[in-house]
Amino acid sequence: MMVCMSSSDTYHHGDLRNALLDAVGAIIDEKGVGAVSLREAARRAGVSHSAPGHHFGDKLGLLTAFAERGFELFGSGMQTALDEAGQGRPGFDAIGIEYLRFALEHRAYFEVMFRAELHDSTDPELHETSHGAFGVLMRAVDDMDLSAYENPDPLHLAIGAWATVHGLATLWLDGAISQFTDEDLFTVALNVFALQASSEE
Amino acid sequence: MMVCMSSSDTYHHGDLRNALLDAVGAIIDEKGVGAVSLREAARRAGVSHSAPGHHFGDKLGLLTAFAERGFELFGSGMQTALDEAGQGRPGFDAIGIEYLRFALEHRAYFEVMFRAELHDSTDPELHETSHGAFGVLMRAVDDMDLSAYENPDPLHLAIGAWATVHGLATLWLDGAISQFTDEDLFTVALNVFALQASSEE
DNA sequence: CATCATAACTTGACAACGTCAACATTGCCG
DNA sequence: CGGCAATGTTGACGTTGTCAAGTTATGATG
Repeated sequence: MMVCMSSSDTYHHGDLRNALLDAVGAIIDEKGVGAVSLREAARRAGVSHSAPGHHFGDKLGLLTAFAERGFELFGSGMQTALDEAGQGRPGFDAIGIEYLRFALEHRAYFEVMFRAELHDSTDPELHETSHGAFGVLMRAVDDMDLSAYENPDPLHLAIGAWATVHGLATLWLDGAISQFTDEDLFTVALNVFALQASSEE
Repeated sequence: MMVCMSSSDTYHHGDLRNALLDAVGAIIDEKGVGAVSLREAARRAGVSHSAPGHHFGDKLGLLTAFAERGFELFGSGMQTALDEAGQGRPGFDAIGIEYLRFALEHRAYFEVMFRAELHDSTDPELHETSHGAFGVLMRAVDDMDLSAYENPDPLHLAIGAWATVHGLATLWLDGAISQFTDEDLFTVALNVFALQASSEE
């Protein structure tokens, strides 16, 4: 009855799932995560208002899929950074910088990935991808020589470093330290890392 | 015409503003920040559905007032912790612990205070109270002897420490490190602080 | 090639929400 | 005591998430 407005005039979209996830990213970039709605995503993908619900179950399902996509990009980016920098302190630093870089560059993913109420943390696929990304960090820490550290608990060291870059990223994204530039954030993070490792040398 | 259902059967509530802010806290504690609505707050305060809008302008105004209340509590708590611990490292550590304690104990305030889209950051009163809280941190750093630090920039040191505790708090609240106890968080934070200051002794 | 189950999508409906305009009540100040 | 500003209420409108029921395409099977 009604002519479909999208690029191809078929009843079936073809790749609606990805189109909707792209739409979510565009909405967040333009109007913030609060403006994400199933109906707006549907509008941008050129489908009816309840097509997204059919694909993802509900709003939380859509955002969960978006977060999962983000964790895949995040994990591979951190792995690449680690590979290029090598083991030890250089790899550790590179992961921290990559973490910040990802948060600043892919704000939309970052927010949905790390905000509890924006996704379903019990989703098994999300759990898998997020765990994989954290594994890169733990591997980098395990590859370090911790013998000279005062408290050489790898988990504690990893969490401490993670918290520092995560805190910098969220504080910046939430506007609390908006006077800082990207470079400032990198500098502060590397300073904290360097101080943490000062007993190493 | 209609009998008011609240404790006192007066048309005027008396202290509706505070009652609504209390309601917001209760809603967040029970069902999360996403469940906050002007109408639900009105229901809990026993007033009509649009009374909150009359007081606070709109939903953002209500949450902004809630955040402001949180920053007052936060600032006075940090000041008290600093006063009790004294100057130097003890005061610095005490502020970090107090920061974590506040986030864990007053989750509702913390979320609204530090999430950009949940309040109006241009609100002058909010700006004032939040700036006051940050001033406590800067005062604690200024009271320290930084001469032995490798990079004795007070602002960078303050932001680094702030980011660490803020990251720990948000990661924990968002469930990313839910296997940790409160004490674990304190330990990690103090470890990072101690390592940062290891060149001091 | 015909058929038909099923996946993919639409349509229509409902309750809840934020917001606004118009109205009602109260306390207070002259 | 009279009116006026503050404080709430009522009703309405458009938007949202979600569900049920209907419609169209796909692809496997015969």
